[in-house]
Amino acid sequence: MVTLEDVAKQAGVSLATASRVLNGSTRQVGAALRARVEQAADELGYRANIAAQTLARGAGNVIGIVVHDLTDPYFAALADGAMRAAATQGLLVMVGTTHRDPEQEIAYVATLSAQRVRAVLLVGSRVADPQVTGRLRDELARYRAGGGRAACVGQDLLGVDTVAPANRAGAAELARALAGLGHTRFAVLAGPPHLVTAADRCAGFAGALEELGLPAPQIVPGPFDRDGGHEAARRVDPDVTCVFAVNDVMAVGALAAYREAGVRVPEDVSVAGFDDIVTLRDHVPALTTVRLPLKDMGARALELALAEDVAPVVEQVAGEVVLRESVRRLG
Amino acid sequence: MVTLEDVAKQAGVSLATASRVLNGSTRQVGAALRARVEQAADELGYRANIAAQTLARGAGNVIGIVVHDLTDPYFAALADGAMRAAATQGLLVMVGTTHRDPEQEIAYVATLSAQRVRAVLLVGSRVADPQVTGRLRDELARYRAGGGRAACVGQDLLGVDTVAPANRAGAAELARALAGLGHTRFAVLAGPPHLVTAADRCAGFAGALEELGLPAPQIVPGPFDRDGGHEAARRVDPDVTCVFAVNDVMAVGALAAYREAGVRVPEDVSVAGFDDIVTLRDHVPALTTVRLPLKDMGARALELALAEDVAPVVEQVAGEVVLRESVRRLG
DNA sequence: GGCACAATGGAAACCGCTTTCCAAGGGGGA
DNA sequence: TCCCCCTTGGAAAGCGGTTTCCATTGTGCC
Repeated sequence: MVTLEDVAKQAGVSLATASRVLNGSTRQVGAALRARVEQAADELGYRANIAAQTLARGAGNVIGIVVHDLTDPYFAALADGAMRAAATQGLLVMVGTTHRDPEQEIAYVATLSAQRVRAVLLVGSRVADPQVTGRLRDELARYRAGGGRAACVGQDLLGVDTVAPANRAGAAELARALAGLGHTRFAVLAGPPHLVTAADRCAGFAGALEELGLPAPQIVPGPFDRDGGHEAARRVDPDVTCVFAVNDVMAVGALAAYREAGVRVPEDVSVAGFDDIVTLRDHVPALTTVRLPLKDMGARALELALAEDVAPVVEQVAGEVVLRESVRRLG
Repeated sequence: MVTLEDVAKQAGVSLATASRVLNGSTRQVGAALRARVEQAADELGYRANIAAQTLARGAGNVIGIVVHDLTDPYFAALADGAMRAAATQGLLVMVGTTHRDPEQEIAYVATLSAQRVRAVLLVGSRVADPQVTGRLRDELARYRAGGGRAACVGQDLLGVDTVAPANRAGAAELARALAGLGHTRFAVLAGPPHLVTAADRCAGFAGALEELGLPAPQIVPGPFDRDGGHEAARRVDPDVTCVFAVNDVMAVGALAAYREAGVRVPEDVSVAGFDDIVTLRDHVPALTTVRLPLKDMGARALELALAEDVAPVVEQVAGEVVLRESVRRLG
């Protein structure tokens, strides 16, 4: 590959001058030389070696994003938001998918840290295991000690800037809205108990029901994805009139399960989700959910990560209950 | 950040030895020193600086993948397939989204090339503009001249390894299948005319109809995304009995448009798509489509890119027509 | 016991670029 | 006209690793 030295030689200038012309610098270079360098670079098809630049400058122009599952619209939206924000700053994005394995998440932080990325974004729920979280914290701390920046979308458990959706509050508000429709027998497709997001939403929902003096909902655990919702829906008690899936993809799975079983939604059972992923608009019946501004959250997380803050800032993001056809008024 | 030199000092060995212990080498290091180095690295929390490694080794462990839109399930599936394949090889992935701007695609190739990524994957349709394609080819050629590898999912227009879905053949077969159901008046939600994938599918479909002696379909151009399908569906002539959207997300948009307009699918109009994106299973009515093994294609493209081939290899991928409820037999 | 050779450790060159530090040239003010 | 300061170009020292090339030591064999 053609190097800066080749360009400098061809232009008959020093390495320093070539560097100043081509790769940005505070220093001025005379018009004549500048033109010669640019022409030489063009003729030779020079492309700066970013690895070398990164090494010399001590900081690169790439950021890392770690998500659980890129094919899940929730993560896709978050990642897209972050990537758009990154693009406006001239940053490249390295994406890692953990496929929901917390160990993978730690490994990615280590790898991204080794890459000396400018910032890493951890997108997605934490797990309840303090041991795992501890190791992740350690890895992050080491990375940040070396000047790295980090932010997280999810729970404020890592000691870094965090965009934290109000999972409990959102779920509670949803519960009140559904109860307001006359429902009393609920089930929660609760996801995995150790997933903090899932647990929070479940707890928020159940807590609100309790405050209203309603019976405790049936808790149906399962995976946090579409198939998890599909499968969990089939374990719901027959007397339940309203099912809350702790995220939209699970709710979509549940809708499918009901459709297959010939159970009508919302006539026979009401269904609600959480997140308001964009693809919901194409599902029938339209799904009641709690809207989260996913793209903005992703973008915001990147901003936070890049900002020069002293102490980690935690930003709460409220969810907004959106009632749609998948729930009906009872009685 | 702690450097290899710190580790070497702490362990009381040379830089060379430390490097050999920690970052892999053909050379053996005695057990005693090896242990000392490992302990030192562990105590200090050493993480190799990949930028430096990349520079010294002349090749990094990152691949680049450029997609049009990561929130589109089609690209998400392809990217996920490629990322899984990359992970098994210990490669990291840098993702760029062009948001369907061909210039962005060229820019990303330049940037990734500057990053000295091991390989770049261009995922998604080419555009018909020979000028743009030419510039992209140039950029790719330069990258490959420097030892970079490249592959493409889409049309074989770039002179690189290509995984090429059989768009024309798939669409043609779909047309025959639909005609076999008794339809004669077709419309094609054709996407943008300059998008080769869209144009090929459209041409394949229309060509098959012509061979069957059926009237030419109504061609309705528009954007290649869900909203494009939604909008295009409303411009379809009333006498059309069967609508082919050149990709699934457009078909999903069309289904939504019909639902909103009170047009029943398939009773009033049949609808078919292309790709068989995984999310289809949750739409009603279930969409007839042409199945493409998206994840495999992504993985395969990565393999091709990494393989040591002399001449670019082009691999055709056949599509399989999948008839589902969204189409009905006529008469 | 002596020698060739394999195994192992270290010094130093190098990867490609940035940036400090100098040197030299040029312009403006006194 | 002289001096000082501001510009501009270049030499060279890193950035943090890898790897070649030696030097040294230990081993097997005659």
